[in-house]
Amino acid sequence: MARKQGSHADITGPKVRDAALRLFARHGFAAVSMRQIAAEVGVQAGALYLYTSDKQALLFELMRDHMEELLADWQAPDAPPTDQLEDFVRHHIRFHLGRPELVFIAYMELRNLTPENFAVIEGLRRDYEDRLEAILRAGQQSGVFAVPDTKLATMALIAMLTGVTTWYREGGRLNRAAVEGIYWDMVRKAVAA
Amino acid sequence: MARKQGSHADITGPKVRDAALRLFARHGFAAVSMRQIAAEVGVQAGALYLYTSDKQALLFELMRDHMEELLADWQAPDAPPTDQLEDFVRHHIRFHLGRPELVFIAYMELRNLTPENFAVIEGLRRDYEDRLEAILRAGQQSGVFAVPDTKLATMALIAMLTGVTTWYREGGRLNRAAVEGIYWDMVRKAVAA
DNA sequence: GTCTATATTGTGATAGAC
DNA sequence: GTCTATCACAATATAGAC
Repeated sequence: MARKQGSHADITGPKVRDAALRLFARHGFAAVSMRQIAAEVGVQAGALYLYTSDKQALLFELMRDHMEELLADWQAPDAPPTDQLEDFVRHHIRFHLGRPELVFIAYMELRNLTPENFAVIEGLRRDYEDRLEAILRAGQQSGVFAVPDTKLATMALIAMLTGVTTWYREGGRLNRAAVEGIYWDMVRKAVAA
Repeated sequence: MARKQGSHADITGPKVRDAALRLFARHGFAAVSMRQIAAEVGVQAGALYLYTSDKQALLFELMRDHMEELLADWQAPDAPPTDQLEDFVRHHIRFHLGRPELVFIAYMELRNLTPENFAVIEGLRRDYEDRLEAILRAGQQSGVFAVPDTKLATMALIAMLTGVTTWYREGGRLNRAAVEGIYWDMVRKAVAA
């Protein structure tokens, strides 16, 4: 099987992305070289530049696509605040447990973005936080939640929920559904009136 | 004032540590060069090796000292579980808000430790988690807490509390005492029976 | 589309003058 | 104790052959 000839743009492109994702998550953006990515894909370093303009674009596109998928994947249901919150919590855990490497990168590699790219990702993060805060504010106003500061509660809950990716292991003591349920139980009590 | 002569080991040593702390926190361990650290201190790159055996030791000692200080700085008071938990929560927030750069490094740079160094830090982290879990178990047994899974609750609470360093800014809308109080309120409710 | 080769710069670490 | 100079190598990115 020839490896030096023929067109593979539609195959190699995604493979470059995947290799970068895996390596960035494991060793960190700054610690990974283009040569390592190329070796993982099975091409020479120079060939990577057919699929990305540079290393920074590789990181940025990974993070941007991740955040856009997170935002596109969940819309607040037309329901009371408590039900909206449960839906948000369960979706957040499910989504994050499904792509631990992207979650890790999206949080750890913010400081390796150029200022312009950072501003874009920061905006997307803000959009996501605002959705949770809107739920908390609605519940606060209708009296089902007692949250002294909705912004602080938003940050606290997102940190708590996202942290699940740091310890959860597939095939461990608890399955995903059980984890979802336990987290929801803690969140529900924490914000309850 | 001569810069090339004289003994400054007791001054330059800590300055190297401080510069490494600041730069690692801002740009990440892998992205910082020994030359950058030397420039920040005001010496030549070669002179750094009088104060550290290598770059890895710089990172490891920063993290180890931080974790050991965290463990030395708090002992569970002889009190009911609810009071112990409040003491833990308030101390955790106070300690972490006091050294945001070390907290950041201790969490983000785990993967840049050699396997041997990683094992040491991981052990210290485990010791700290065990203290919180012991409180939750005691409260669970005496019936004042209702926690379906003490290990999961431990990880969830630590993630929530440590997350305070990602958004808290000195001189902002809330002062440290107010933040402590709000977090404690959420934790108290989240684990309450 | 991928290769080899290369330009240019930067890296961690060490040796030896002062 | 700090300097300058240097080693040996790795980095990103590009050019041009095939």
